[in-house]
Amino acid sequence: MSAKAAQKHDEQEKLEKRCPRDRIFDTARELFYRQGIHQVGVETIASEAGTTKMSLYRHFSSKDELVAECLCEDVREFWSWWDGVIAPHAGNPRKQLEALFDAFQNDTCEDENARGCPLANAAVELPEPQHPGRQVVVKYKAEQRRRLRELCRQMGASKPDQLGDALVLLMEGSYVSGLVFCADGPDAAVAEAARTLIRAHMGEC
Amino acid sequence: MSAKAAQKHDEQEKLEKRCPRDRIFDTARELFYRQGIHQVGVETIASEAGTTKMSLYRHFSSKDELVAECLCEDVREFWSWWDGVIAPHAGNPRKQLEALFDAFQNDTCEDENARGCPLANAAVELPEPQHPGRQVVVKYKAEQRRRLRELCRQMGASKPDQLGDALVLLMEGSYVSGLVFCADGPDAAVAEAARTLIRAHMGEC
DNA sequence: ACGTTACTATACCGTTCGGTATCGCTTGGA
DNA sequence: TCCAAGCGATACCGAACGGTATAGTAACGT
Repeated sequence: MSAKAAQKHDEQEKLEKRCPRDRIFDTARELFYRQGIHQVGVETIASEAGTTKMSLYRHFSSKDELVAECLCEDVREFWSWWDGVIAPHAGNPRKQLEALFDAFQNDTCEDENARGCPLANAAVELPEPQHPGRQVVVKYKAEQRRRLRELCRQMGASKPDQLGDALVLLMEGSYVSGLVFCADGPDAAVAEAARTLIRAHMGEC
Repeated sequence: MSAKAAQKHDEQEKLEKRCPRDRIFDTARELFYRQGIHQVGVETIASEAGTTKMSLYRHFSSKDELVAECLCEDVREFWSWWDGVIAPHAGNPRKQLEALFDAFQNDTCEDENARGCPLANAAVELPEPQHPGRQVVVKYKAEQRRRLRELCRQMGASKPDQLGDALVLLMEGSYVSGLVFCADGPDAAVAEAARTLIRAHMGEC
């Protein structure tokens, strides 16, 4: 199933002659995520994208910049997913939270091809504070925390910041768990754990 | 304070003439954790340990083997900490769990020098399933899950496996959170979140 | 027909990587 | 006294790294 999907994606990539820049960009994102940032060389990216290193450097000033742009796209994609999930429950923050964790468990945790959160993985691989990619990660994680806390506040939770932070930990932990465990990992418990915490902070039992 | 402690450690390392193997080992552990496995070369490890590459390869057959042995030591250290924390509350699994998360928050989350969990970080950096280091990580994470679930079972929790898994996620998430946030990160909520989940699974409110 | 632009291809740069070979020194046990 | 093991120093290996230079070509609007 996944091999078939990958093949289909390859065909897509070949058939609808996309410009070298986009092919490089998508290939880089995939390889960085799959194999890690430091394990993938620019030569590999270029050849895997069906082009050469020169074209890569025409569009990206350096590998670090390419990394940062890839991470930016990861962030955009994540918030796009997020907004799509909460949209149907506008005005009902509790349902939005529950939908987020349900969708997260279905879409991310049960995806066997997942290899954790690309942003968190980048935080591991890029310890230097001045790396352009790291700043993308820091900003993203702060925004994620802000949004979860805000939803908890709107929901009227007791100690909304504390609940929001706990939900951050659950989500982050699920990503990491998916890196190590195959199927039936601890991340299968994330949605129910979130519901339990929410109930407790809403004075229910 | 931390600089002072580092200096003291350096002096220790210099004065009590430890054998090259141990110096290499400790230096490698520190550098791998601080800067990441792939960013640290064997040459750097050797010179930082006050010796040469030849001595490194006299004691370790390859860099990958050195990585694996360092991770093994990380595992031993972690379980030693774990056993030390739960020992005072033998026979009281609930207190053991609470003590674990309290100690975890105090010892790990509030340590500004912490850079996440060395084992989880290795899982990010070593995607290849056959890498000797990765197998250490997988075994460790499975054991951590087993122990937490077992404590929940002993405690008499409803759905002990589910609670255990949720606690895994909280702990894992706190580690990652420490990688990105400085002080006052979401990991400050980990102990209270664990208590809340435990209460819910013990039928309390 | 023109020059411009974006592309492929290839060779090259200096550096660093993991790992090895060699040699001379020190040290300690027999 | 002797010898063997462990060690430090250094030079080296082939490969890969990030990044650049150059040259030729296909498609473009004017």
